[in-house]
Amino acid sequence: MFRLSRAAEYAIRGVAYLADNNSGDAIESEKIAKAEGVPAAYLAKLFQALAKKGFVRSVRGPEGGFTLAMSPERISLLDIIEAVEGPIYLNDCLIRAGHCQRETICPVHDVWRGAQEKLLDYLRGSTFADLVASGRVKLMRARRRSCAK
Amino acid sequence: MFRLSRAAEYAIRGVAYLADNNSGDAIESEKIAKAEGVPAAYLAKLFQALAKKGFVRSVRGPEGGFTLAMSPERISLLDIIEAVEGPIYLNDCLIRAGHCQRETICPVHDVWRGAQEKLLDYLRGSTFADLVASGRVKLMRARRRSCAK
DNA sequence: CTAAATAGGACTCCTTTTATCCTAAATCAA
DNA sequence: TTGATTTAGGATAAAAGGAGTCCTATTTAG
Repeated sequence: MFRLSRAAEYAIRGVAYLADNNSGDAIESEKIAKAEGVPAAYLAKLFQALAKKGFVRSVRGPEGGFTLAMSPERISLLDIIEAVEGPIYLNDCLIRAGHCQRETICPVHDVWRGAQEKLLDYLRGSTFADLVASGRVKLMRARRRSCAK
Repeated sequence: MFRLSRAAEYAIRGVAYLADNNSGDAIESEKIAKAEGVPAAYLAKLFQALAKKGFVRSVRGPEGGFTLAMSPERISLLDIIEAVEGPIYLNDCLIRAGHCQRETICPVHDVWRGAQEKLLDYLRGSTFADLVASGRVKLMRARRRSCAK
């Protein structure tokens, strides 16, 4: 239906939390899940995938949890989406060059490629550093509004 | 999974066929289905939706079938996708303003909106007139290549 | 009247998504 | 070493959505 999966949504929220609380100490997945309001067991599983891909680092045992494995400006939304969902293809015929035998004659093909590039470029250009920054601005605005009342 | 449904893909192929064979005579859905290599009964069903939305006109009875209800440059890919799939929302929280209670504080929200606008603008800007034109260019090129062999 | 076409609904099958749960492995501290 | 805590990994189950078929009703040309 052309929609982002919950898995990706949860993973992004989780990484955003880590980026916003990037002290160096590991944070338990359960704590993150509670803070972001997502199912804990599910988030833990998603973080496994992120750890495998090298975006977060996992620490087992007491005082364990997860930390970012690189600085927030080096992680894009696209990175996390694809880590959790696999590569994005708007249409099957874009899976790889030559996969679609209609490629040379099908005019729709080019449109999909164009649309996909637009979307992917945008998501690739959005980093978690941006996200944290704009989140803080939003939070300040929300606070100001509630005080003014 | 962030992918276009087959329903939309089929519908687009069908409308593209009509746009490319826009003589004014109605064309049976079965003929279109065969030409485009899609399941006939399914395409017929999809065309019902397109007819309801006013993009194609249906003619019942012998010599019946479908024609475009407006000129190809007035129909965009987005029109057809949304006629078949319903409105596109990359993320649930974009379904309508105010639907997401995190809107004022959630920084990801703005990113989704940006990504969605990029994608929708692109699809809105791609018309079936463009599609037919580029399809004819592609066909000519393909013919030239096969003759040169 | 009959044949040909769409309209509409019901229904099935399959895949994917969204989880949950259990056991194993790692690690810290007493 | 033991026990508590936390992630790793796999199995599994429930729910939803996607893809498609089929049957009957309706329209219409000849």
